[in-house]
Amino acid sequence: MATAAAGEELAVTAELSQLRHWEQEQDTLKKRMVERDQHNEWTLESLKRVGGVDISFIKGDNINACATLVVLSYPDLQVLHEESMMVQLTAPYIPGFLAFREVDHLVTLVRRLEASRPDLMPQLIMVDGNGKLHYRGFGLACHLGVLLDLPTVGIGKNILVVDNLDKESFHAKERAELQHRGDWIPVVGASQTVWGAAVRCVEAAINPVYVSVGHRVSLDTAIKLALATAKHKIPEAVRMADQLSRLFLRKRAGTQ
DNA sequence: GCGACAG
DNA sequence: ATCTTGTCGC
Repeated sequence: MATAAAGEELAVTAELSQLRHWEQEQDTLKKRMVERDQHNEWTLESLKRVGGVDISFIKGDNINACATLVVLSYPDLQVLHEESMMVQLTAPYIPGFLAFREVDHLVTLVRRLEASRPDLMPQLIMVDGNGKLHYRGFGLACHLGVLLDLPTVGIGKNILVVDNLDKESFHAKERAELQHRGDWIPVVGASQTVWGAAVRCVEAAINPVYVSVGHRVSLDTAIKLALATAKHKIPEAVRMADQLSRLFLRKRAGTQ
């Protein structure tokens, strides 16, 4: 009993020190994050390839998953390439620390593509998950962008409450102001910091998507990219990555 | 103690 | 994240 309690206490202490370590890692990498259009050889007029990444899971299995990178042509949004692989997720999902669960696998996918088909490398990657819209201003999209030193944009399906944002009044503001495709409102917290934007990408979807800066793009460019690549509620690169990773799991289930 | 909680 | 097809409407 006493030893079990002591073991429990040790485990809790270890978890807390892990989280502190991860926070330090985020703060360190954040210094390399660039929140504006910089060193990009493309503009919205000359952009050719947009990447999208996502990881899908097997029901009831929190470890085995499929990570997918898809490359779409721009502006016609055709699938140029798919890179999918089964991965094992070791770190648990902890809000605010999603990157430590997923980012290494996403980096691997991009490195693989870079090695096999450098001609198909995306000029920008859209991530299923937030960028700056994060408790410490450094979500998965920022993390991936900094590690790769590639432009990234974060796309969230749910608002993450940061900086004492009032969720209810924000949703009320969305309903009032996001009347049509292309409408957007900034996500501004109590400190007046702009963390991202709620963007209505298509007429058919009443609910917006939460766009935030990842790395080497401005919020303005990130919003324009989301709008320019959305055929549905979710911008196509992220939507395709999600769809193809799920398809990969279904095919695999049918085989094995 | 209560609420919040990307994927 | 995941459980899930068709259906109603523009």
